[in-house]
Amino acid sequence: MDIRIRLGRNVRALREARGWSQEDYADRAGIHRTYVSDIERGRRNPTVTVVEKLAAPLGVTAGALLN
Amino acid sequence: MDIRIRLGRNVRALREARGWSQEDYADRAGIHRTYVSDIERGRRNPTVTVVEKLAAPLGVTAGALLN
DNA sequence: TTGTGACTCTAAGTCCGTT
DNA sequence: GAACGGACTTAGAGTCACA
Repeated sequence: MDIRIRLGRNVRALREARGWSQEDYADRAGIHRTYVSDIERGRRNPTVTVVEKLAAPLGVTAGALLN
Repeated sequence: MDIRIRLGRNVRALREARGWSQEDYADRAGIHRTYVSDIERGRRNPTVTVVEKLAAPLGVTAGALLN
């Protein structure tokens, strides 16, 4: 399965588990709201530094988001 | 520590453990030799699809390269 | 065998909005 | 709240000659 789809599913599941909206989460991660939306739907191919930003507020490692 | 540095160290360690040159490895991963060189030294900020390409010939998950 | 600067071209990443 | 679109600037993808 495409790694972008896996990343998106992982991010969405963890975000929703915390009860955050995309905008809440985007602010915490320091990433734009629309970009988070695209990533969750597997439409973007983010860099490793963005994966790290995505992981931080979720309290997981960057690697965990890719598996 | 910078995630790009961690990625580079992980890639280099696993590649050398297999006794491959950068060029051998680059061919197996379907990536240019000089690009591998840059990644191992933390000079690039690759996307998740590149991380997946890097992981495949090493027999590890993409996530494992980031931790 | 690996490192480096320079290069072109494409996509990352942001920001505006509407549905 | 989230999906989606367009337009925009910056940075990554990918390659090369050479050290």
